Amino acid sequence: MASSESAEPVARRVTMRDVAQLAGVDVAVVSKMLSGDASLSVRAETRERVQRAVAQLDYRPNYAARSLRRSRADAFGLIVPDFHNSVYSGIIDGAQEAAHAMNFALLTVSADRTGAEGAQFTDLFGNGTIDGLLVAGSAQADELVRLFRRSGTPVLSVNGRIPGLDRYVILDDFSAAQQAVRHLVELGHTRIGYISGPRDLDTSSRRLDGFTSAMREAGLTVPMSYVAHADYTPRGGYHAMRTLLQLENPPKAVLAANVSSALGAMSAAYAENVSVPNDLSLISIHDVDLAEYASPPLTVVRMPIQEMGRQAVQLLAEKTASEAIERVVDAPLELIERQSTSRART
Amino acid sequence: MASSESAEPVARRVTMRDVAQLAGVDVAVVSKMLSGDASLSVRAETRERVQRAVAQLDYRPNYAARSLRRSRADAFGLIVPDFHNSVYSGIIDGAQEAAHAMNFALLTVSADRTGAEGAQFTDLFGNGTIDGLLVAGSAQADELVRLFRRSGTPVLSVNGRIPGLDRYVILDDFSAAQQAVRHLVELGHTRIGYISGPRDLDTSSRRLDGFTSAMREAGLTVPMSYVAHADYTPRGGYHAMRTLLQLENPPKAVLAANVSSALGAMSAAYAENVSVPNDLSLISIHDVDLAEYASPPLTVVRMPIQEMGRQAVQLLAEKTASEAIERVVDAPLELIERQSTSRART
DNA sequence: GAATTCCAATCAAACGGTTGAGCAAACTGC
DNA sequence: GCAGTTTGCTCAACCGTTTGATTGGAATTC
Repeated sequence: MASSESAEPVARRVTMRDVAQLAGVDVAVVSKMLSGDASLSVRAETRERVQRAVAQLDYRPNYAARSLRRSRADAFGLIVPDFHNSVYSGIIDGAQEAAHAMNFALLTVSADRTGAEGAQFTDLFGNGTIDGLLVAGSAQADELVRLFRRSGTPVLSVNGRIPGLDRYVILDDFSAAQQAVRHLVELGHTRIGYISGPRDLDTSSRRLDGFTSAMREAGLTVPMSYVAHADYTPRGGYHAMRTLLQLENPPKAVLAANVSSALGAMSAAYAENVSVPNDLSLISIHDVDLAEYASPPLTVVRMPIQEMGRQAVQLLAEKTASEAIERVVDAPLELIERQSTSRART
Repeated sequence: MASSESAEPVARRVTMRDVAQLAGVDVAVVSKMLSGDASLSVRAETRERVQRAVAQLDYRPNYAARSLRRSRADAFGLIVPDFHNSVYSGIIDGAQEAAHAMNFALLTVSADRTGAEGAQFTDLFGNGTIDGLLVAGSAQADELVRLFRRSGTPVLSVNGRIPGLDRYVILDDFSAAQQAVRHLVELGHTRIGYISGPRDLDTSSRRLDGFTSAMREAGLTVPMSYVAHADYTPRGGYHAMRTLLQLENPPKAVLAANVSSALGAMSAAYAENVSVPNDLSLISIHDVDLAEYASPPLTVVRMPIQEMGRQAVQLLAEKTASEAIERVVDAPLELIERQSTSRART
């Protein structure tokens, strides 16, 4: 009873040593084989024995050990402000796809739910857990960037620029707003209002610029009162639209800066008995499943959001930590005409 | 020039050894101090020196090393079918909150976007990356459960039961459907239709049971044709509703199994010029921001989805891998009456 | 036939923490 | 003043891979 080496009750995790033993080789052979090390040469017969052992034991490399030794995690982090907003869902989708394609894990965290002082993120992320960080939407962006700068983790901003960070991937928000306005103009509209996003958001100001620029281009004036500031939420869109509708001379067409606020706007029109599109044309930037099933279905300028997520991950993987990344995703925008816009009545 | 130990250009990651050295103690002291090991006793003065060193060097423990040594990852995995569905966003929110509260990371992955043979998940998850796995929605559930069983990783199903797995956290879907029907009955409705979820989904069948049970309870018959099978999507809801509306004697009130299908249904009613709620009362299970801003705003039985996510993580952390978990979240359901339902016209 | 190259592996030192065992000095009780 | 305990640390093995250095023998070169 002195030493009871035999009766081990609990099944230990199977390690590389087990595989090596079963195959009758050194662990180094197994390691190099599995990681495709070109400097290794093995006889076909040996290679086969190792493969059989791996299969038989259902061996999987220990992630922590590998990560420790190679001092890289094969994982990226992604911080989004909100899982419920479909823009971020799209970014996550694209990012995940690209990450998994290169065998990276993607650790997605939403910022506003966590209590969310930046320190919490460095605990989650700053200890070698990830090889790079994507920040979408600029929730506490400045603090995050500062913290991760110190830790040496490369940071990349997605869908918005962060002051002091020359690494970002954005969409052509300017053109999107421009195209939306042009569509309304082609329909004969002249009294065009705008429901904007939050004042301090980068996408928001670029869309506003696109709006005003396209209006000017069309020779139309933009009364101050025709630009209502909202916050990308249905609630915000709702109130913004009410404000617009209460004007003495309300707009006959409205561009909403995103789908959520457009849906809120539509709800406000409904509440005020303003018929879309008969009394009011409504167009929006972005796209969501739901835009198609709004009542009426919403005309929209679709943005390549997933593509942005994909490219963000790829750039993070390709570029060094110090290299500047200033990318405007050039996938084409697409006007999807549905039933919320109609020709202006003359 | 033989050995140039001095000019080290690149800033090495700061390790515990650096901290120990600066504080003039052994690494063991630092380790035990930082992990709050009770068996350690240190003089206040020493403790302070260590703390200063940690702060000065901005030291953060290496996650991989710790994970390797303790052979646990302090992380859970969560597989959802889809980031765009707000049910899953809710689960993610709740799970993330609970996970972070116990200093666990949450690795969320969507299944349908990944190419998604189960093997990919075991590569992502099966190598000690996570201490437990939450599966929400039963996408490839069977295969996943089988794979992770082998690896010894505890699995817990969220919002649905998986055949052969006695570990799940679900909501009281039966009661939710029941309450929705009761509301319609109280409004005087008798011709009540149902837009169901996918046939093979667990939540879906429990809601259907709740529906039929409540109908029976109210003494109402349910013609086969009044139950339209959809798939929880707006598109599905749209087509289901069209089918119902084309009946000779269409229902005057409809319960949709979730908000997405309800919005699709509403869109179909709009397309068919059927007024909600005048010609048709529409009620739905679940809640989303958007339900409030539908046109008209949607009456809904709200489910404690985030709470389910929270409890799932807590249970995964508390219970052993072999212990059965069969939890119906008992947070109260809530009927939120908005404008899509109205009294039946007699 | 000695020297060199190549092949097919093996050896062993990391990576950065964790943790039980060990140990000197200070403190207690009598 | 001495045995016994407590305090405040140090030591060193270990977790499972990776990877450059090394080796014994066979094949090739001269």
